[in-house]
Amino acid sequence: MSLSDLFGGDPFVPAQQARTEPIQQRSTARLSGLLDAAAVVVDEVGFDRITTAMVAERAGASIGTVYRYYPDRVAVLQALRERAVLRFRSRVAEQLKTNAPQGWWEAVDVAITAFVDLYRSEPGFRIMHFDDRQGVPVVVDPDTGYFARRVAGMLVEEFGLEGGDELIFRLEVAVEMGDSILSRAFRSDPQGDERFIEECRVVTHDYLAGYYGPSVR
Amino acid sequence: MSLSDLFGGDPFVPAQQARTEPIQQRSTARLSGLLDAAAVVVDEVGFDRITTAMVAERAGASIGTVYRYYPDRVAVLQALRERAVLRFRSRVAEQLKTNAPQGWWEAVDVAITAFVDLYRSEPGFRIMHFDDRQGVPVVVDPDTGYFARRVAGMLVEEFGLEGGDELIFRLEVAVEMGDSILSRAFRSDPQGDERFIEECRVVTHDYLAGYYGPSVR
DNA sequence: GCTCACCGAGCGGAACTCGATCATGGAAAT
DNA sequence: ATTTCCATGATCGAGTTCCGCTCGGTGAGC
Repeated sequence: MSLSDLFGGDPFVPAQQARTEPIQQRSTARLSGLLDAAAVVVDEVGFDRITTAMVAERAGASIGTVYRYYPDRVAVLQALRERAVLRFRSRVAEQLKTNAPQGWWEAVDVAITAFVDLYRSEPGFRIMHFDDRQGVPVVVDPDTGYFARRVAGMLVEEFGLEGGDELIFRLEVAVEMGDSILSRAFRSDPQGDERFIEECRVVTHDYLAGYYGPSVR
Repeated sequence: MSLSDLFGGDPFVPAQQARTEPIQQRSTARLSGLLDAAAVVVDEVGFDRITTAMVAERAGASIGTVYRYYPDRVAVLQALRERAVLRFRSRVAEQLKTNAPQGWWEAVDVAITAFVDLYRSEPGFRIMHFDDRQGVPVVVDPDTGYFARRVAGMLVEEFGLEGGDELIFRLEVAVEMGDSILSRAFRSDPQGDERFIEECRVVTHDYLAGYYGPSVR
């Protein structure tokens, strides 16, 4: 579901994550080490070819350790994706804090830029497009709630956009579009095809501007 | 790569398809039977959980038979996707022939409708979104060529749109967007959320109209 | 009757388990 | 305050199970 987790309609689920929560210090290090390893391996061999043994070896751990924290192979990938999502979110939040955007578009643009940057720099970031194939029963996280709702709230508060379900819907669509175009940009170019990236900005802007702001183009 | 095969930048590859071409009649039936079975199983358990044994059993065949025709598990999925793509194409071609569209938009609209219809009626049609995870070396099919090119040619010929790389690029982006929004429509609704489907039409139309035609809305 | 089609036991490897072993850090003893 | 101690967290890796895939033998088509 990729970016949808961030702004989209599906709730963000912290997931069953690990089998056992880490207690001692070294184990939290292990956990992130495992994900680091998984990220690198994903870049090397892809989602399908990745094996738990590879992850374990790359992390300097044994197979058993992997399974101590994750119930199965897919769970590792889900956790990796979750971490990527989290990192993206905090990157955006951070950017929004430092360069306070002057309008809703600058805020959206910041998100696009953050996504592109992470895609380029973060190993295994393309895990963002790891689609949850099996219909994992989705449970709403009452704390986080729909991220789209939060973003909508932010836009309403900060920039005086009209809120409501309509705005949330538009955001969902915009995210879906932006995600797909960016995805296309990186499909055959590790650095991301600038043409598509630019088009992503244009399309996203025009789509949202068409309803909620002046068409600047 | 989903719809991109149809209009997108990546060439359509007939693939190595089957190991052995069917000679006798019963074997062609077997082949399609295997794909039918795979389609159903995909709907039931998803891409990841599907096993060759499931496909064989569902098709009333033995494991060996599966491997007689397909080199591995992924090849079965690829073949299934290929068949879906083919069916989509012929459905569109057929529709274009019967209700001759009056303008470029009607032609595009036909494609969207065909996609939605197949998504609803054809088991396993969501295989269209089976992303080729491992970087399978893509070989250009000289006969088929880029489908985007062909569509572009069609639009140029039939409706007098200006061609060139620009048009192909626009089409790629449009397909990417449309695909993602339709995908969203069916994510949690087997019948497809009408709101997203309608928005797909609007967005696709506006995007293409913004460059190549009057904005009718 | 020659080839095509099919079968399914069997092989290899990857996913995953589990009991043995080591490390940690807080509490008790000094 | 320091040391000892030990309950429990953490790790390991051989072993089990399951699944992808092979291959030699049997049956069906033309």
